[in-house]
Amino acid sequence: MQKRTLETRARLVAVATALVAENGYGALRTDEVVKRAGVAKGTFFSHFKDKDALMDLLIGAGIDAHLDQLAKAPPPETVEELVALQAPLLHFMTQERYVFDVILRLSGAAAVAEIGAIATTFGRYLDLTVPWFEKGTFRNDISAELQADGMQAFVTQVMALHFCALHEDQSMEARLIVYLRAWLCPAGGGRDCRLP
Amino acid sequence: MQKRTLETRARLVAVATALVAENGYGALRTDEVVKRAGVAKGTFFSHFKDKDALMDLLIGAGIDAHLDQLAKAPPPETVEELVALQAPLLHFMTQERYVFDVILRLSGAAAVAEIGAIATTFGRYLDLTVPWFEKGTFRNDISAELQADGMQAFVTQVMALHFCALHEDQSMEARLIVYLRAWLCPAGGGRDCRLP
DNA sequence: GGGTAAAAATGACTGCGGTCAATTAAAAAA
DNA sequence: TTTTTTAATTGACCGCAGTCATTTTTACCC
Repeated sequence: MQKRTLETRARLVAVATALVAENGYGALRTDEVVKRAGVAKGTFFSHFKDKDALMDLLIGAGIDAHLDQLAKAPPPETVEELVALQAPLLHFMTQERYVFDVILRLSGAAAVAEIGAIATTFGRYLDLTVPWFEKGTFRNDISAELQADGMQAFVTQVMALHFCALHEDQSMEARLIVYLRAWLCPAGGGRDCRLP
Repeated sequence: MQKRTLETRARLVAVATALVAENGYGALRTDEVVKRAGVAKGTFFSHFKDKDALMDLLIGAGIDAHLDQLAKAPPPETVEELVALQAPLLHFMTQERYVFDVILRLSGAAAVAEIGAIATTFGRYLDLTVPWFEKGTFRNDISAELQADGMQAFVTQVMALHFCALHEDQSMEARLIVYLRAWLCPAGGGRDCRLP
């Protein structure tokens, strides 16, 4: 790999980042990126498999920054804390319909050999949240991994409903609290809802 | 509206259905549809807002057919039955990555005024499954609506993981059973797991 | 330095979804 | 029937992602 390669790639990423800051993710055009970066169209696609690959990088970095915050915080002890802690991440992922679509599309690795940035963050999210459930603050009848997996399912559901015109009445946070209480504190336990 | 309109539209849908049967959903090209239907490109888009609108119709009809089967069956009494009953629907929705992507994209109505076929089926799915939980066969500490909502979240999660190369070890059914046992029978209750 | 092979960059080109001013056909009014 | 209005159809055209044979640059060797 030549030094030139890294420079070109860095310039492409820098330009793309700037353009996203200006107009948002959904408005990004590869033509504009290459124009500003001063390279040809083909150069872009020799650095990134497709436009999604660039988005994976940009959005993945954004998610990672939010996960860094999650990693810093002490393990939440109530459902409310759980939701409050994740709220910034939820809002980042739903800032644009386009962003959420990309995340859904790239959250699963298409092949084991090619795990992208976003797919990696989804793995990191689990690694990071599993310990929250290992202390037994919530359920004890199922594994911490399962509790974290389920939380992820509800987080996704809440984000999807956020974009549904029929469900605009409630905030993502409010809805997530309802889901997670039912998931993590069944039988109406309070904060300390150890089961059984 | 003229008779001609209905004829043209019917021909477009018929041709599209045939092409999907031949090559699958993801391979459908609007050019091929209009060519076989013997109309101009513009005619297609005066009948359908975009290609997604046609897909909404085709895939929505497929989902509806599966929901008809669900409606016929007696309410499931165990998690295993719950999963077995829905398995055909899950496999229909995940037959192609493209199909699943379209479903995710169109499952929420963009505006209250324009609820598409797929978004309608998602509403119907809930209407249809809520009664399963109203008999008290599963949890009694949360509403039937919430139980159905949560099931939907887990169904979506399971389908998403199905397309992730890192999670190919387990079948959708097996994974869904694990989730739904934890969701509907917390505290390790057996088939009859009323709570509290 | 000159020659050469590998890596990187180029830009015209393709595929495909979607648009729109112009045209044609059908229904309503005269 | 003829005119007028309204609805439906047309196809050339556009935007934008992605491709590939060709050219240019860089690194390596004698």
